Amino acid sequence: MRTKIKAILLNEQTDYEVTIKGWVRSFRNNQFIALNDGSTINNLQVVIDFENTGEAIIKSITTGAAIQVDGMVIASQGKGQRVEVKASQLTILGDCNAEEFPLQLKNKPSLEYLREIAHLRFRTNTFSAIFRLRHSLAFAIHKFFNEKGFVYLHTPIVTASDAEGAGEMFKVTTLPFENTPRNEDGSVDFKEDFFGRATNLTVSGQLEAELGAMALGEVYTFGPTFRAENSNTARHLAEFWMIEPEVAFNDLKDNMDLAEAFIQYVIRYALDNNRDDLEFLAQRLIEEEKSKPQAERSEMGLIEKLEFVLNNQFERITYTEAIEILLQSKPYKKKQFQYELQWGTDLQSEHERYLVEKHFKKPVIVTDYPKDIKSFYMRQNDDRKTVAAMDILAPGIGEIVGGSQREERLDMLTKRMEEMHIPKEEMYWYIDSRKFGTAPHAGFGLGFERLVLFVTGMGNIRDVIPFPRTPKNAEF
RNA sequence: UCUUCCUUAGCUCAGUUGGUUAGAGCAUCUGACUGUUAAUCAGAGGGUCGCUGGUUCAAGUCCAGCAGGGAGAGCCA
Repeated sequence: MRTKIKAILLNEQTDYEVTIKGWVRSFRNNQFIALNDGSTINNLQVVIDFENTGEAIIKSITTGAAIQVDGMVIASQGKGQRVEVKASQLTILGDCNAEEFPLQLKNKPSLEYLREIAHLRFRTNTFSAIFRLRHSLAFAIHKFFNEKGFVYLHTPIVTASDAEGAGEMFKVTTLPFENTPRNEDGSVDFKEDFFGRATNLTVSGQLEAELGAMALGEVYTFGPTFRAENSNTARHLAEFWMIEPEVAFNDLKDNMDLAEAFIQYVIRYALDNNRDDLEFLAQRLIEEEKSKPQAERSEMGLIEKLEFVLNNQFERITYTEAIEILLQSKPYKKKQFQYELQWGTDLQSEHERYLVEKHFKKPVIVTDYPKDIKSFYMRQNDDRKTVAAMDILAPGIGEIVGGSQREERLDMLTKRMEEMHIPKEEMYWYIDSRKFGTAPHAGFGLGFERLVLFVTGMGNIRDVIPFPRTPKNAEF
């Protein structure tokens, strides 16, 4: 039976037999193997009997090789580790040709290079830590909602709706590219297509989640989302995972309370369950920032930052208040903002960053945006100018959550749909939810990878998803 | 998509005002080593200087185009 390295390192006892399997991280002095099996960021030292191990086996103990070791866990005779395994038998499970293996850990490979060998980057400390954390966060999300009585709702990945306005969509079709069936006016005849109509990959499960919430009360989605935007930034993916809770009878304040409690809960879970990984990533961040000028370095370490978020309430301000703060700010007065600032236009990245990173120095929830820059489904406020929207802005990342109280009043919703040229006929099912027993409700969308970015302290969203899909890149 | 920077050995990078056989560290290979911790020590091999074209007696170095990547922006989560 195989014992995991994590269990051996946690076990206070010594002098017991184990079988361990893992990958060689380094082999020193013909005698000491640093072995990692992915159960923890820490390696276990294996000591081999040099005299009684065959030359062929010793030659095969190369960085990256998969091995099995049967032996005895003993108190380490050297410094640097508490226990080690004295091998009685060593089996090579899989060779790793050192001349061809592209991952040489001692070379401090760059994140950009590792992205090119994403199929092997799991074998680095940085990426194994990231993906263990990603798992913990995903698990904590389900745990949080389950404890609160939410129903996990699977909304469709293939959708016929193209009216959501959440961005460019990927077409889903089985129609041939040659001799595509056409209508008389030359347009594509989708009646011939697999679903008998034009279909796309989902850009959001929100509208369907709202339907679920109108019966189940509290639902959430957690699934893949696809946006065919030509976005080339460290914060965008063409395929990403999104969490979208939707709660009947919640207003905007309830919505903010939920989002804040949710983010704090999953961060707490990561701190409690992935301490070693977070400490490693915190150290990595310090090393990375050494090459930056003093002014650009973070004021807090990674763990310090996460604990700060747990121990402080998010700042809550309205859009109007945000504009006022920005108009009074030094960069505005010194004309350092590139974009103009006036009530009615969306806040630019530079404005959001000033609010979050300079003015408040913590996550900020901005609410009540002008209705003209927000979606048709957001509930109009009594001032007739703003909607009950909320964006949560996180330091270093920007918008991590976007949500709102939904427009539950049938007349208000349909009026808004007409104004914004949303085809009402196609959306009859959405409108029905307001016709039959409508109720106030609210929800939000949280970009999972942006959350993972925030918790790991990584800088590029391509490094927190195993195989990133971005414009011109779908390798692996 | 826009702005800007980058591309030299397997990796990370030097390479002066354009000037002879393009360097370093690590990795790799060979050898040594039974308490190492990014092990260490000795030796060796390894380059179409991203691609295409241009300027010049001479281009890694200057110019143009293309490709790939980074950073910032837009769109957003």
